[in-house]
Amino acid sequence: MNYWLMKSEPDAFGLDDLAARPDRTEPWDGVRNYQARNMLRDAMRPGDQILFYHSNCTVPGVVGIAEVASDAYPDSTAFDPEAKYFDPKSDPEKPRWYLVEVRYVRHLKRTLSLAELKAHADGALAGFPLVRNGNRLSVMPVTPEQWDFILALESETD
DNA sequence: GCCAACGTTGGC
DNA sequence: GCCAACGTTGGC
Repeated sequence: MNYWLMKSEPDAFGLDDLAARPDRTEPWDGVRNYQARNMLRDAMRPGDQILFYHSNCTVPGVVGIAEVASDAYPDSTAFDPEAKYFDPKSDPEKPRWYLVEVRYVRHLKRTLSLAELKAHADGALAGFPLVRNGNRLSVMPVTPEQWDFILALESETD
């Protein structure tokens, strides 16, 4: 089993929105970055655990846990001229973009803010892409050690 | 709203 | 294949 972090803008689709979905599951469409695509398509498996991260908001940070709920399959929004993430270069016969379905697991007891995580950028979280400047990856791998460290912060008083 | 980081595009 | 221009992400 693998661990991941996925970003979402709470104004567009946040953890509460995921929890409110039928079966608490949502197809994670709109990924249009090759690095992220490769991880979705080639490495994610059902049951993989996800740190759910809120970006572009008052307190960016990890707010909950989700899990991968399907194998990767082509992102059909890329074929739809009306869709926000339409990509005319993605051919249904040879899809360029993929998605996985994501299922809500739980909210964290408190938000683990980016600022708090960054305090460990030279320690336990050295090498974690999220705490590097200018990182724009919306999907990134998390090592088991990073996963355990981050979730241990949940029980600490901030 | 600003701006740094960085991925993508396209001219050559 | 280089690289400048451009667009987007996302923290602040």
